[in-house]
Amino acid sequence: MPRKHAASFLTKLNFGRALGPLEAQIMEAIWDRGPSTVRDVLNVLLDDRQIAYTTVMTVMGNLVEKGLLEQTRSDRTYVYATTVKRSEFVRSQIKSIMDILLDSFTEPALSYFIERLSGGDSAQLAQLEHLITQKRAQQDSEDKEK
Amino acid sequence: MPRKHAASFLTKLNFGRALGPLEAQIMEAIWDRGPSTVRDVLNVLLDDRQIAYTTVMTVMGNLVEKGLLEQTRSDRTYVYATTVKRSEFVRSQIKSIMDILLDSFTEPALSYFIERLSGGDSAQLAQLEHLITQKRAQQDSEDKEK
DNA sequence: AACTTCTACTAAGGAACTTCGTAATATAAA
DNA sequence: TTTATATTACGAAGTTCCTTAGTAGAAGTT
Repeated sequence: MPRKHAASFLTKLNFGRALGPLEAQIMEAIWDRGPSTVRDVLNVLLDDRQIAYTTVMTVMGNLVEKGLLEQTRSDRTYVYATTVKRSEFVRSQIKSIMDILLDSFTEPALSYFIERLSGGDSAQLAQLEHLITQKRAQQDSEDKEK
Repeated sequence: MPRKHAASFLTKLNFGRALGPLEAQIMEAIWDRGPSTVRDVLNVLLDDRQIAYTTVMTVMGNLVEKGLLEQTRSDRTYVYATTVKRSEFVRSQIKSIMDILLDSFTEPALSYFIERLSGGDSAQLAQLEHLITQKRAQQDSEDKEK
């Protein structure tokens, strides 16, 4: 009897869109510069291409909605600061993706992971080994604490 | 000087949408049943909810466009068959996601991976470590051959 | 008061997916 | 052959998410 896929696991592969390209570019700009005004960000973007002040403002507003930026009034203009560090944001994105992969597609995910690593990149292999050693040491010390 | 993120790596986390929920459900149905007509699939979907024949047909047509299904005329109606096995499809999706993660976010990706594995099952961790050792030995012997 | 800068509001457009109606076509039944 | 039924083709509309930007108003500058 064929398995029933009531809620289709495959849809899990649709991770809620992380950031649109413009949103990402703006976040990067603010992670680089630190707290910035719309004008600051606009100037960064204008290095690359034509874009309107209001476009940048709208997107920055959306990013506030999404909780990725926060506004504070300084003098008479708003300054936008990121609410999470870039590394934290990246990590949380990776976590949500990896969790889906490893929870819903354990076997193929692990299997491809190994295959990738064996593929040739010995630097990654070394990095992974290092991380495992680290992890194991950490676990051991946790065990002793009990 | 802050690093320049010309094309923003973060946008890489937007994997081209795999399949919409309805598309996924339909693919699952055909993977389960084998080659099916629109009516066959419709009947499967109707177990869960109300949906029009033409809706299913449109989506199946789109899936043909995308190369995931192929039509063949049988008797006087079209039969739709999947062009890839479910496992192959899943694998290719996982591959594209993992590749992006491991190429653009190597450190946090590996690091979270380990963290996940060590979370519960330390046997998996040991197994992975073993695989790495093995792989390294294999690579070394390949190097010597040069 | 005129000018500049910034913000709020609004809106429109594209892309991807879902939804389905209508009309045409073909087949089977009467 | 006419009628009923099933299938397909075509097209269009609605949703959501993202991008784009204009216009108007508020607030300080000159």
